[in-house]
Amino acid sequence: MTGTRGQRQVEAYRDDIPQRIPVHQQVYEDLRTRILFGELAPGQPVTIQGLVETLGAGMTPVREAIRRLTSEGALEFQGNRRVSVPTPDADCIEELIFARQALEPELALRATKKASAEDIDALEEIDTALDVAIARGDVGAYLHLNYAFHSKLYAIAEAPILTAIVDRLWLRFGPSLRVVCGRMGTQNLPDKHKETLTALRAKDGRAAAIAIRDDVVQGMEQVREVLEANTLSSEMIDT
Amino acid sequence: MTGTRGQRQVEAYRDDIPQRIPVHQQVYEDLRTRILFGELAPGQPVTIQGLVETLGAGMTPVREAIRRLTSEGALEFQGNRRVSVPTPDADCIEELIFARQALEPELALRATKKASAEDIDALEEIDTALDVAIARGDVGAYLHLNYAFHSKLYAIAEAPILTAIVDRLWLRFGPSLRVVCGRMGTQNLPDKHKETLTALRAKDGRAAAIAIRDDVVQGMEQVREVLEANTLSSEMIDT
DNA sequence: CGAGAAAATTTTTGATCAAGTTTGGGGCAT
DNA sequence: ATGCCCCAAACTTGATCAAAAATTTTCTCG
Repeated sequence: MTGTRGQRQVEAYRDDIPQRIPVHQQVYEDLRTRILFGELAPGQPVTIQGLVETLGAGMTPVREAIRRLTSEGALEFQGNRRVSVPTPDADCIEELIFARQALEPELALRATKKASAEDIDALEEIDTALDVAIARGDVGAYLHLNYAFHSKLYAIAEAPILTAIVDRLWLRFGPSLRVVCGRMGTQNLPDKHKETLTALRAKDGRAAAIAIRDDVVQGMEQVREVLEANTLSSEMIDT
Repeated sequence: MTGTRGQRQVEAYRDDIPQRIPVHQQVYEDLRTRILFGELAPGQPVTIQGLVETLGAGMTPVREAIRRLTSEGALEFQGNRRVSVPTPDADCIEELIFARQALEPELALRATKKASAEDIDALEEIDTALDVAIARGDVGAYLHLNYAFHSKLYAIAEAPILTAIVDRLWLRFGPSLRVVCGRMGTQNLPDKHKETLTALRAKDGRAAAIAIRDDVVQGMEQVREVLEANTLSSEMIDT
């Protein structure tokens, strides 16, 4: 048996063999990150050839990345063969709030059961950096660290299917978060991360679930408000 | 026009313009259907070149379809660049039960608010055909009609994001449903469709939500049982 | 001399690219 | 404003390269 799932037997040289990440994977991750953190604004069109030129990649890998992201709701078909970053409406936000509220407390609950002391330390470190970013008004850092906090919590919970679902939800409201910060700044952003950490240390799953639910609901309500203000103003422009 | 949904202004000729479905979309739908209804057994490997030969399609469209389905959990990476139909374990079933229980009652609730009399008639028609399939022991028809019933309910609810999530969950346990029927036949399959229809007609959202939750939980518990029996027997073989 | 394992070869499959084909949309003329 | 035409972009295919699995060969040891 030549080692069914085994790791190659040659590698004697170094261990810095970069694991050969496929181009389509790189393109996917690059695009995903840009969408998640609002570098591509809602409504912005995304063309295959544009990415081929921008990224210097071939057409097939770009195509695969776009299909994947479309399937995840990060991009959407715009009628005939065009794709763009979607602009969520009020109904979408409604669904997102419900789904996050239904699933993320469970992830917090599971994380409470599995979290090691190191895990919680890592979370606290992220949250500390997050406070610094808020104080400095660094929107980019805030968005990255806020996602990092929740993402780490999902990882601790060890629930791959639920995590996959929730991760895809982030792709849908992520672009709007930057818009929210553009309107409201980083000062008045409420979060329940401190409460979450306290609950995790106390191994109080119920409290962690409630803290995360509050965090989610508060954040999404802000998205809803800003989105309503935006549609209102664009309606006034349209007419 | 062909009545699809598009309303182009030219159409003078006939209505047999087949709407020009791209190959990658056809391959995706074909593969998706096969996985959903267990025509591809769990654990079965799926190769790009195999599909290229089988379906007579080019390489790029097949690739895109596989990426999409992998992203949706219908296929999974098997270590080194290979993909196969995943075999869910007990933890997966646990997550699936939770997610369905958390989301599908809400869809039933929303469907109750929006369902027209025609919608409910369509559901009843599906359920009647479903009873016939069960009586005849027609596993294939049962699987298709059972999915059709739930899928129609999702469509009535008009919640695209929640529907997309739940639809992806079906892709994860769909292959196992055929295994369940293979073990238990179609006779002892409990469902709460009659209760759901009654609640819909009475516009009792709460009752509809409960009926669907019971339906989901009962179905998933059977999957869990059969899966446990399977892993047990395969363990005995392995040793 | 045979059996088993390691190495080398062959073959199958995945990844990427470049070129050809088709289609939708914008611009221009009426 | 309407209709036609051209172009840009999407779709599709086939070829090419690289990597992994399968097979065969060979070597060593009992």
